[in-house]
Amino acid sequence: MMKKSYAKLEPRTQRGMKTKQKLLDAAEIVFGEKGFHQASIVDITQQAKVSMGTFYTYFESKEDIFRELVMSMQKNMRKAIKIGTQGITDRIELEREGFRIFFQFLQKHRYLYRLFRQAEFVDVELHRSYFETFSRGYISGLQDSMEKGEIRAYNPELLAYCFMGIMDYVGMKWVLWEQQEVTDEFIDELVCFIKNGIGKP
Amino acid sequence: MMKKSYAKLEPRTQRGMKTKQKLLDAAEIVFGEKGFHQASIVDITQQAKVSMGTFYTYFESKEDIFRELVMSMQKNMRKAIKIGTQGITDRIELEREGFRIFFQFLQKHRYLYRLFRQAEFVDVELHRSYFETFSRGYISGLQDSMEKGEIRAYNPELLAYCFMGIMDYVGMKWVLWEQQEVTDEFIDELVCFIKNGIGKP
Amino acid sequence: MMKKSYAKLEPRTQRGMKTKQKLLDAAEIVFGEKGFHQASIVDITQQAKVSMGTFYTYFESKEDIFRELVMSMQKNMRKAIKIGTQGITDRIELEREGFRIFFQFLQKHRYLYRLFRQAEFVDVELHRSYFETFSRGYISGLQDSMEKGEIRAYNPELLAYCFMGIMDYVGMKWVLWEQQEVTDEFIDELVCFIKNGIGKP
Amino acid sequence: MMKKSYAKLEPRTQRGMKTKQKLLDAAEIVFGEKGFHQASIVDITQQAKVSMGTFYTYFESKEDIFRELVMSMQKNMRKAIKIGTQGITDRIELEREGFRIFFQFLQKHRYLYRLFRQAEFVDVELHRSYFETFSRGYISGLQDSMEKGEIRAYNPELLAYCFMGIMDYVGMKWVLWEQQEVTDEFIDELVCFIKNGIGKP
DNA sequence: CATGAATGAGGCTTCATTCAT
DNA sequence: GATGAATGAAGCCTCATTCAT
Repeated sequence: MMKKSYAKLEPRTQRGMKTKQKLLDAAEIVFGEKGFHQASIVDITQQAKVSMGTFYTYFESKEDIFRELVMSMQKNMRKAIKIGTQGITDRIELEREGFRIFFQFLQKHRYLYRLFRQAEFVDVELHRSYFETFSRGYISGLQDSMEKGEIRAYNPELLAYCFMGIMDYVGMKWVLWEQQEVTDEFIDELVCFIKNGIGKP
Repeated sequence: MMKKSYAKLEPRTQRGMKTKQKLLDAAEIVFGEKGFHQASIVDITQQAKVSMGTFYTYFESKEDIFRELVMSMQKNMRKAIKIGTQGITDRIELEREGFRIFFQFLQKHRYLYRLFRQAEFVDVELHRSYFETFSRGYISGLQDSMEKGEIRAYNPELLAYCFMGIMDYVGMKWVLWEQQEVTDEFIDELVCFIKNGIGKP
Repeated sequence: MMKKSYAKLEPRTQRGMKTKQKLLDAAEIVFGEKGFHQASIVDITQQAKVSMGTFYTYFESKEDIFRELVMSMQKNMRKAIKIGTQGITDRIELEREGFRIFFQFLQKHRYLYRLFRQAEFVDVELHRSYFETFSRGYISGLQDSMEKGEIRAYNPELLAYCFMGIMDYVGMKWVLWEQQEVTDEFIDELVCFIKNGIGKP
Repeated sequence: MMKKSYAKLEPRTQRGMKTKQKLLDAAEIVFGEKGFHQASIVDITQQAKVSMGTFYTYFESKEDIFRELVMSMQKNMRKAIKIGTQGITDRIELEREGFRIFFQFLQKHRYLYRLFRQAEFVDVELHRSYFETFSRGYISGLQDSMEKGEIRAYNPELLAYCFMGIMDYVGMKWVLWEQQEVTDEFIDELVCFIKNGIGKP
């Protein structure tokens, strides 16, 4: 399926490192704008202002750079959330802050969204593993809170996927489409729903 | 530039109608399994057991059949939900039944999910219009219920997108990935969360 | 190269005759407007308002109808010139009238020009035979006139091809492109050149 | 819709330049022999002994290379005539030399003829512009000669098109079909006709 | 390390022709 | 005679990848 003669190279020089980063940055823009399948390697190398051959010095294939890109963004995002929510003990506040950081991250990396969504059609494993990794932390956090009696008891996995679905759709609608700044009031209302549901008290 | 002489045809005979349907059925499977970009016209015509040329008797392009397919599935799904929830007045029960029908539909049309998600990368307009159409009905329904005081008052648009996100992610996880039958108990728990939230009473 | 299962049919009924003529008329328009290679059988059958299958009742192939069309137009043109110049004995007057009739014919059959020119790229034989037939008569006529001492003596073949080239280019420029009516004065000037040349007396 | 990423390239290296020229040379032969519509890209690349993909490194389409080819031949031909007739002041001699060079050029580029004729069915604009450019120079030259009283006064445009028609048809008949060497005697006779016409003195 | 010309498999699309009704 | 659905060979074009410089 996938031939290769040059092994993927980890850059050994400063210059090489820079070139590789230029390619990754270019890929983020190109894949984000055109989509993985519509984008071509030339699009990326032109955007990065390097020649076609250079691409294959650092990446094995189109799939390869996509994978590396998506994985690094996932890592960054998880890290941002982790750091931003450090020290918050109250579950509700933690969710509130998590949402805020997620939407902020989305605003900064406008293409992240399309990148993640496409992963499903480029590399199923990549897509699944993202959800598994992300949900794992989420689930165990929720479970803790439930055991401590902080929040109502539900199937924590179900809850995690509900929250992720909400983040996804709200992010899509308001950050990606409407390009509105997601205000604190907006997030407050969202958290209010999560906390209280739609049922009358 | 010059008008096409082999225009896309609406079939004029019974036989033609059948052939077109065979192609649509084949496309559902092929697009669902391989994804739009990985699938080729030949994949579809082989699955439908017709020759390649026949495809172009009824469709203008790969995009064309995809669009027709997605639009017809959207219509069917909305219709199924509409019919299934007719006569239900209680909002919570309506949501419960809506979820049930949605998951059922998903189980029957295993590929619907992937089809819808891909629309974003095939035809942005198609994707947007789906969300707009679907959410419009949802929003106005929620607004009614709020005005009647049946449920808590939130931004109905926000609520609609939350619900849609939940349906999407829960469907993805349990119907698509786990391939579990979504039991009534499962839906009850889901609805319980929507009704009461995670906050302690 | 050319398969066939149905032999070309000479229509046996009035209805058949009409259908065949409709196809020929349609072909004149379609080939004339789009050109042989750009035109499709469907273009012709649609223009003729008959079904695709009907075409093959009367013609063996696309080349076949083109050939029949071109040959019949050639015949008509030659006939028109022959009849129109009957009885003219003076060579110069004969040329004058020949030009007039040719341009008139061109005006009536706007597509004839493109049809003839394309013949070269559809069926070399057809093209050659047209020139041979047309020039044969021309040459022998010129030869007669020379022998009678009516006109200067030249290689009659050379003269014939010069005249044909003139007709072709003048027709192209003024009838086809400019769509001007070719006046008698215009033809007179043309004949004057042919008679006297560009040299000062 | 989406800008092409593999844009047609002007070759940046010597090697590239050579390859492009090989393709142009091959196209001259292939288009000349088979005709534009009967020729395929593969025919051209095989003749040029390069791979199919290479074609698209330098040309956008079959039309594109045809256009470039025809335009460059036109330029060369006009240049050859211009250079060859430089310094000739006598109009009749100028025509004589013009004819000679034209037929010589035709003999060298046997396919030029078919190439030019086909232009009409490939790119109408190209065809027209050729005639306009070519005739423009011709017309103004004739006009000058008339004003100087060197030759009889006619509509110079008419005369130019007559001469072009003669060149075309004589070239077709004797260079292309008969493949005879066009002798000086032959041209002398031609020029004699142009000078003196067919009328008796 | 960087370059960009060359490759060719793979996919889309057209349309002349056939044939069952 | 007429119909139009079905066929599939043939051609255009793209672009991921290789490799000589």
